[in-house]
Amino acid sequence: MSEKIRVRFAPSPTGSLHIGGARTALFNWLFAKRYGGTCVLRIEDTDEVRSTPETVDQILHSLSWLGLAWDEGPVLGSDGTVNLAGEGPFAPYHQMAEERRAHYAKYAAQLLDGGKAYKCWCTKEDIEVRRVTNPELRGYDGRCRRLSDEERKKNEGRPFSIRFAMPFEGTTVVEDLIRGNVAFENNLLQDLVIQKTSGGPTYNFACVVDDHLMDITHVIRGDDHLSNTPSQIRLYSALGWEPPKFGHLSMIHGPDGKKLSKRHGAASAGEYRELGFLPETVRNYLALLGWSTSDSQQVFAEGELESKFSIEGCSKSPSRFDREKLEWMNGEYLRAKTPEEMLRLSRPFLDAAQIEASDEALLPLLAMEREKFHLLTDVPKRLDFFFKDVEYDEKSVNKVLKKEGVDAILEAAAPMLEALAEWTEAKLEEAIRGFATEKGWKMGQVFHPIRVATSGRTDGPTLFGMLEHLGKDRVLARIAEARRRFCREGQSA
RNA sequence: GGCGCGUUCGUCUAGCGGCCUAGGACGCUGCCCUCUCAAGGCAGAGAUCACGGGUUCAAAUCCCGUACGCGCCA
Repeated sequence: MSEKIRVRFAPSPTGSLHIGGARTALFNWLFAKRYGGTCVLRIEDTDEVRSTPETVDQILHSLSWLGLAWDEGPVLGSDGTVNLAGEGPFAPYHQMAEERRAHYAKYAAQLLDGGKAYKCWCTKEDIEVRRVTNPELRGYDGRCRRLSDEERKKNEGRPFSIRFAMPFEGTTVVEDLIRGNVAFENNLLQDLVIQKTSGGPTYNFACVVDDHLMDITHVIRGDDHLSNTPSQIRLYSALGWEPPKFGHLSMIHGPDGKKLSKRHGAASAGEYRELGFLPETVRNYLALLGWSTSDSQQVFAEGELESKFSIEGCSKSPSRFDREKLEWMNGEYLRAKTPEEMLRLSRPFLDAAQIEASDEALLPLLAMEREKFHLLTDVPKRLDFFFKDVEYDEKSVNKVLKKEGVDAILEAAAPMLEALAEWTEAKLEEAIRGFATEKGWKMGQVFHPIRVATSGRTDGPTLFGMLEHLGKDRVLARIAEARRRFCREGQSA
């Protein structure tokens, strides 16, 4: 195809970027990257949902966090302010803008003049009454389309909407890139309102006008729009325009198979950032929801999604959002990070957990625990006892410290540790193993109590490395504290 | 209600008429490694390919119908 590809992502500014919206944005972006096209971001605020700088700001931030850069559309200034109109040859990129509204009115008038649309004086109430009294009626009965000139004249001056006159015969075929040809009977298409009584355009009309004026070549969107597509195609044709190519993506559902919503936990892309997910994880995971390669590849290196994405790989059936797989994938990406990268990424989460620690202190710990993190929020969770007072986990204490004979082991271990001249991982291992052997205790009998006494938990880093980083003073103090608090038996008051 | 879309392990999916005794991934179970937790390795359970009819020498794959789910319009 010789024409330059232009795709768009057109969210409604109803708040933060929904997971489904993020997926649509991602697929458009991947499509553009794959074929060297241009990405346009357009805010769809026709339905009296005013876009505010705040809502656009949220959407822009989420897209930018996900690493999806748009070539044209509203932009976020370096000072944090939003330029709603946006940058690019077709600005402004939101429909409530005066310049855009003038276009919609112009083309609606053109259709009206050409006899392809007509004025409708029926009110919402009229239509509702007719619907209730005549249950056979499917939608609008088209009565204003059949009005005589005389009757029309009588109505002039009263508020009206403009309806598009759908053909009565034939079929309209949507040649969908993902679902193949889908045919719709024209006589079942409603005479849809293109201009409301208020003078503003309806969604379906504004969408068509904008996509045409912005030279959009491919419309990739959720399949909730598939049923609107034949009507849109009729509009293109009535305006004498070539419609873009369409591709309708299957929807994303929650774990229960119902539409994904707040009930299912985090529903907006931004929330995943706060939960400790990496943008590359969310991108990779979302890509796999509705798209796959023929070898079912799971994890993609940087740049690989862009080079492998294809519209043919898109699936027709809906998918469910699986948080467990998302977490696994995040672990995969986290494990691939260097300690330095981990440090930079986890800083905000350490700060939030009020853990103050120097880079020098953190780096070896991050290296030591590197393969254990699934979320960035796991970093403060796993490292807190290196920087704050130990919080003894009740289960761990009961299981290990309150066992008979443990106090004697800790009592004997303390002076042995105190006497250690060199406090290094290797020396600690040598000394503690030697100590256990000498006393006739099994390794685990000694290791576990020391672990729980010094970290407060049964799971943690490798014991000797942990002790080294904790330092002799803290290790001895914690052993003493643990004995005092949990090992009453065997104590001689 | 009308129209449209969809239906392969619990979940994401591969599959585009013979390579399928249906492959991979998450999760799950067991074993190995091992100072715990992970990670890793290995093994395993798990799908009568929604159901019923056709077409064909041969169907998860093509056609028709039914059911269920979802969407749009009302």
